[in-house]
Amino acid sequence: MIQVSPTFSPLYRQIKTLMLQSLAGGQWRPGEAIPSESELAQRFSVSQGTVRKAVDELAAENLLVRKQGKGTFVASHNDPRAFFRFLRLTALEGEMGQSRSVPLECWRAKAGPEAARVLGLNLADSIIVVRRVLEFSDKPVVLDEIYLPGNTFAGISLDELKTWQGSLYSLFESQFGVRMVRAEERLRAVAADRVSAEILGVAEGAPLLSVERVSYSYADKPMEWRRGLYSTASHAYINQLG
Amino acid sequence: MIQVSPTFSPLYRQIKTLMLQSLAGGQWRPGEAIPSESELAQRFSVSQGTVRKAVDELAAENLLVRKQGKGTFVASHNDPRAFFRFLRLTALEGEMGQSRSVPLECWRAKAGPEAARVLGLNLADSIIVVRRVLEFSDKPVVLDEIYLPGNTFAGISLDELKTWQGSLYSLFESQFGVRMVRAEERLRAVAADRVSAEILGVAEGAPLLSVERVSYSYADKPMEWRRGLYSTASHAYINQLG
DNA sequence: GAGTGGTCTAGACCACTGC
DNA sequence: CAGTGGTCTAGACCACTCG
Repeated sequence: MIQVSPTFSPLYRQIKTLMLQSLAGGQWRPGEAIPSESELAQRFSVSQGTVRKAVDELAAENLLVRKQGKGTFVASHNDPRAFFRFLRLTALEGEMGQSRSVPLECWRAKAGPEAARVLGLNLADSIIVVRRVLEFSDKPVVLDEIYLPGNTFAGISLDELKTWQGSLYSLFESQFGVRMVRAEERLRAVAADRVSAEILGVAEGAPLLSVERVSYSYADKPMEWRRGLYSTASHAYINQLG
Repeated sequence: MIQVSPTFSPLYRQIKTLMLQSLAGGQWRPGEAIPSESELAQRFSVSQGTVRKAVDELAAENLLVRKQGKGTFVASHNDPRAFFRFLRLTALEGEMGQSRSVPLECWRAKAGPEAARVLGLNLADSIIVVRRVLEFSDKPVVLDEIYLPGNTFAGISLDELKTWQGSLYSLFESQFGVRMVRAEERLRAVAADRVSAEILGVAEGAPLLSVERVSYSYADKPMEWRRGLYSTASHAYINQLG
């Protein structure tokens, strides 16, 4: 009859929350192993099965990676298997070929109203803007414009971007301690403006795929706003619907 | 030293395979409850925990739906919660408004080389082609052209499509016993041709989002090939990256 | 109250890794 | 070999639904 404990939370979720705090707080760093299941069970005074269920969920969310016989590790964008975690691109015919990121510009600015809203900043706060091209087989395919909170990513420079070998997200993780956990994208079809058309090697007014992305760090904190223009003449954005 | 049993498969996966056969074979029908965990445990001579793990995976793949206190049910496109399972559309501003599917045409044809390849048919086999418009708030947003294997969907007609209240997938499930389980999409930006532009109410040559989708039934059998043209003037395709 | 799924425990054993 | 995650069991109890 009477509804009790509407805030009931099972033990394994409380354990999961504690583990999330260790991740967000930086006690467990990307690429490193976390304590073994039996040790965590002791530490939290629960059975191993309960810890296991918490780890199961964190692994399903790609925050942890289990490796039988070795241990459980904090997921990292440096892991080659996670290199293109957020890039859903395929070649219409043949292979993708070698990929290369070509940074074009990098400057500081005051947050505009849209960037401020999306990133949860004040209009007075500074942001970093990066423009870069993604090439496949030496042909430009994606033109990205990336907005980052200036405080967290202070000191980033065009030189550093040009020097870095690896994905932007692995740079964010290694150099600034920011690990992107998930992202939301909005896709639209737009007409190429003159500048973008030239950079991507298409005609002005040609249809381009516009991909707006907001990336979130551990505590669902938005840490990156990005707009990509994809030339889909010889590539396509792929998606799995489950 | 020596690698043994490369084909090792845990018990719960074998149980899962058996359950999948009951789903694909039609013994368990969409919307109905499957036997309780304890009964399945008895039937398969395993512990309840092992059945549970099999059900967990099937539920994670959206093939089953658990309802505490009531039972476990076969997922169905008739379930209102699954109505827009494969439609990733949102309004740029405000609400989506009322949706309506307007069938335009429906005819039989011989499978072209592309449809035959995608659907695993011979060139001699017949297919059904459906064209329809999706409207939101009485404005056309998506123009779909849908290709179905003629044998399975024999007898489908424009009248039936016009009469049906509900999603196409719920019609496929209810009238033809075909439940789509997952789908793969390829997105590109294209220029509107004259006919599509008129139907969608945009200028000829305007950028449209092209969404090609292959939908699969239980045994990973491709059962639908669909190409949608999305007008993204006031709507966007949304995607979650985990 | 009976039946369902959901949680938690304790213990045994298997599969894999690396020293 | 010891240590890790992975599987499986048996049993107890909790939360929820329905008649």
